[in-house]
Amino acid sequence: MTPPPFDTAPPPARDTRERILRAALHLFRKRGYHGVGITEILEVAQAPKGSMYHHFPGGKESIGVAVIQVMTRGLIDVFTAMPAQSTEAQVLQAGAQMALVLEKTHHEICALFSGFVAERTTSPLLGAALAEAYDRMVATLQERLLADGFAAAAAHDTALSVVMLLEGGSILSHTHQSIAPFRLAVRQAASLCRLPA
Amino acid sequence: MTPPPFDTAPPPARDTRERILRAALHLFRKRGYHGVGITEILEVAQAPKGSMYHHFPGGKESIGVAVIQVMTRGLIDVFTAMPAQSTEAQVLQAGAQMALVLEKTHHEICALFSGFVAERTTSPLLGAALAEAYDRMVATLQERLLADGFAAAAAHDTALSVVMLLEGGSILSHTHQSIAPFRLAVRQAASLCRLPA
DNA sequence: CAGTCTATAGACCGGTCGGTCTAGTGCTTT
DNA sequence: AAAGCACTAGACCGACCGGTCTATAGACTG
Repeated sequence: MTPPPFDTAPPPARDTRERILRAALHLFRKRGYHGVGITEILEVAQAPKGSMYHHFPGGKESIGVAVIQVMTRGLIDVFTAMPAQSTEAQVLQAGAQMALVLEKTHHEICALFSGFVAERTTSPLLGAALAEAYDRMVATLQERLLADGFAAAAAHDTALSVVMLLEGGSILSHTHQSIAPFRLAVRQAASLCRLPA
Repeated sequence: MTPPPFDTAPPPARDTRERILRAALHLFRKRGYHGVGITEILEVAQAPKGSMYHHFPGGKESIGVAVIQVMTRGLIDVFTAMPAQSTEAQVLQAGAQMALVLEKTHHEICALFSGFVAERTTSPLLGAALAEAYDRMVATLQERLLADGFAAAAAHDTALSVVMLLEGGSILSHTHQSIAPFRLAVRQAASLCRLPA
């Protein structure tokens, strides 16, 4: 009845958690949180349900939170990794990098978090994760602008505007299947970071 | 077996289609397309399934399309109804109007279409409706800017930027439960509409 | 008054949702 | 060798999903 013990793959895969996370990240960006079922995630990740609920006891919701955090970290990393004199140039470069990803995936994914927006009402955890994600991005930008000589309030407003523009640009690019809107958003966002002098 | 013919309410309600549409509009804005089931819509609308599939033979998808169109018309109406000399002032006024609605609903709803974004990948009809909605809004703004003396390309880019900013601002306000981000987006958007002179 | 049309009403359907549960596997520790 | 542990595996569950179907009520029309 039981299969012989020497057939299937051994368990060299300790990266199951990683696979699930990556699959969820991809799918959530494509079709949003509600648009993807855990069964589908598990299919892509090649993992059974048991493994998933072992690594993510909180279920789908906790996967969503983890995905948001991973995305946030990735976005901030892209920004801070850019060597640039001015914040303006840094935004341009990071934006170009993000645009590249959008293009490579045929604009099937959203650059930011729009796929999770609706969940704020549904799940407090996801809502909090979202708010923190935006806050972190704004804070990173704001810090950079302050170093440029922006006044505190102006730095915050500008940073927030940049994030809003990019989020909006990501959405428009998604619906229009063209990077043009996103590229424009990047340009506008960058020009906001120019010191009025 | 059959109930007496003189019990329940007569059929003064010919506005069933309207009720369903309004209920769907409200719920979709709150929790997104996927986050709302037709059962819930019908509960709020006080209508049975049969009525729904009579008025919307295309099912949930066609309700979604109708909602997007109603929202678009509403947004454009708010904008064009504003008496203003400059486009800048018009954007400020219309934005203030939108902000009022957000406040009244405790930021539970999104001002624009983020609740439908994920559907572009899922449903061609919804995707097309979304693209058209954005295009219509951009076109309206662009026309106004051209009248102000903007160059053609600049008018289009500016109009698109305004829409992206507002969409992004709507999202940030939703997740942060505060109109502050949206108000900032409105201010930034308005200042984009100022002629460089 | 029979026939037709619009609209209401809701039982019912297969499929999928997220989630739970038990069983088993292989490594590590004692 | 026995026990414990981390992890895999997937059958199973009730709830709900969007959608179809038949029945019927009321207004209009011949």
